[in-house]
Amino acid sequence: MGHEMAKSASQGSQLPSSGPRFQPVQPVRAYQRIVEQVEDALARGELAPGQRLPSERELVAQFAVSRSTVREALRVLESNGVVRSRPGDPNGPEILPFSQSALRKQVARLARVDEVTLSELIGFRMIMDGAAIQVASRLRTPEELDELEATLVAMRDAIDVDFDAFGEADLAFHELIARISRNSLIQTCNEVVRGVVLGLISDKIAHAPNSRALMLESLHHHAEVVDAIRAGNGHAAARIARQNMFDYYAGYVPDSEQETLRALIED
Amino acid sequence: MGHEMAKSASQGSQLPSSGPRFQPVQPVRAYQRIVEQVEDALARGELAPGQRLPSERELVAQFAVSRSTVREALRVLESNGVVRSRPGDPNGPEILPFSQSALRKQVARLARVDEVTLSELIGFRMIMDGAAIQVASRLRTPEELDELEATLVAMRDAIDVDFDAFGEADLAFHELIARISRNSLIQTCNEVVRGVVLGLISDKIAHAPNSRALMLESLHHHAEVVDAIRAGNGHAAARIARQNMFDYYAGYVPDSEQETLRALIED
DNA sequence: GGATGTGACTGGTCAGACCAGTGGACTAGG
DNA sequence: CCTAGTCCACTGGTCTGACCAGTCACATCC
Repeated sequence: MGHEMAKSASQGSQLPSSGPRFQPVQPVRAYQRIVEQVEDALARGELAPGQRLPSERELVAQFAVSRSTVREALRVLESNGVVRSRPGDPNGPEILPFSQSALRKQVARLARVDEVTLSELIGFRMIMDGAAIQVASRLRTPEELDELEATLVAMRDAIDVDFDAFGEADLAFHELIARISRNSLIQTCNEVVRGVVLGLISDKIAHAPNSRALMLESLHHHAEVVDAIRAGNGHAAARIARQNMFDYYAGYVPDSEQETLRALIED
Repeated sequence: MGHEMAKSASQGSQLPSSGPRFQPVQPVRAYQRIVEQVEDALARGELAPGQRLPSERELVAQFAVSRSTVREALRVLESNGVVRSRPGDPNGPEILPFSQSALRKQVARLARVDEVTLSELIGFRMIMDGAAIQVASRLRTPEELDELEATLVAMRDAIDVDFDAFGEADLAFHELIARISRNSLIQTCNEVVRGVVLGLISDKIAHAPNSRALMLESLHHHAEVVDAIRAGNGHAAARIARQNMFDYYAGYVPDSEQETLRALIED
């Protein structure tokens, strides 16, 4: 049957011109079909986070394939953050809630293959965070302004603890900004890229010399950002945020690329 | 042994306060160790796209595990877009160049689980594309301005072909913008989100009624964007781009969320 | 030289086995 | 009656060995 189809196609009427565009046929592996079925069930809502998949041996029966095939499908689903299997668990593999860890893994891979340089990542954050702050400064409610003030206090307190604490407080600030901008994608994007950046420079950042001065400087900048947001001056707020990001990270990128980043600061 | 460790930990000196923070210990599967080794080799540059991995049976010998384990590792690498194996290929699995398909898959999953709504995706594109255009209007060279003009001509020509052609021309425009902004992450981000959005509304967009009018309107907006870029007015260019994006996609989001999007248009 | 056939080897799948570990049911003790 | 402990069916992780269809390099033949 397949032969006949191929023949009639290649001998068909108007292939040389612009006939129906054929897709390159690629073999579909059995384990892929299993992955599809599970993901489809998840998309249709028949499977929800927290629920369990049948055990591997049960899946073998349902899908009518061997255990190797079922396991390969489960490994793929597991690496995509869809399920998690634990040995001995009689309830079977667990459907996981979404986590951005898989997303972060992909972006980190992007950076590792040198498709994306550190300066591009930082430039992206400057643009991204600036845009988020600009939006946030228009959408923010008075209550959210209070929350922003609160995170400033938390940052000031964290300076006296250690660098990690300050980093967490800083993260909280940016998460709040992303939340105020009413777009969870911005938040996810920021967190993912931030995670990748920190992963890339974590070895150098550990023994930063004058870290306290850096933190104070950063705090000062953040306070200025909040002031500008309070005044409703989104442009100024975004500009200060970009400036801060530049000051904070520029030291980690090669001199030749610093100019490119500096160009992003101005409005 | 495990018991003794647990005991000495729970009876240890200053656990109740803030001792050394322990990580939850999780079993490391053999196939994971293989994935790690391959990815590390890739990160260190010992493995480059285009090169080949040894055959499965050879890997069995090198890693000293069974073929099932090797295959599970290969399936994970394959699903992450790192390698591709073809049956019968005597050269073994191929190391792939980076592709954003895996990234797109993750974002699509984000959208399918309703963690992210269509209006958030579109809002993200409005913010993202606006920011890219703003940056591009400052960094663009005269030659790149010419290229932009050329894409406008291509879009006009595509209108007379069909909707798909126009979509491709539009994509080329946005890719060019992202390239001019000197940040491949913006480009990747835009393409990924664009792909997900189109995937979500492809069923409805197929039979758009007055598609020609829509395309002409869109082309007009794009021309205005280029005009503003030529004049060096980044703000205006970004605003027009957001307006265009809104007009183009707003019809696909629920009325209740349209207002949120409309708020993003203004500067 | 170019078409042709052949065989070593590839990945895809299967069946069956063993092990260490989990957790629910079941039981003995209060 | 409820609790504490034991036990065992069953789980996932790994291994072995096998078969098949397909691919590609090489040798062969015209």
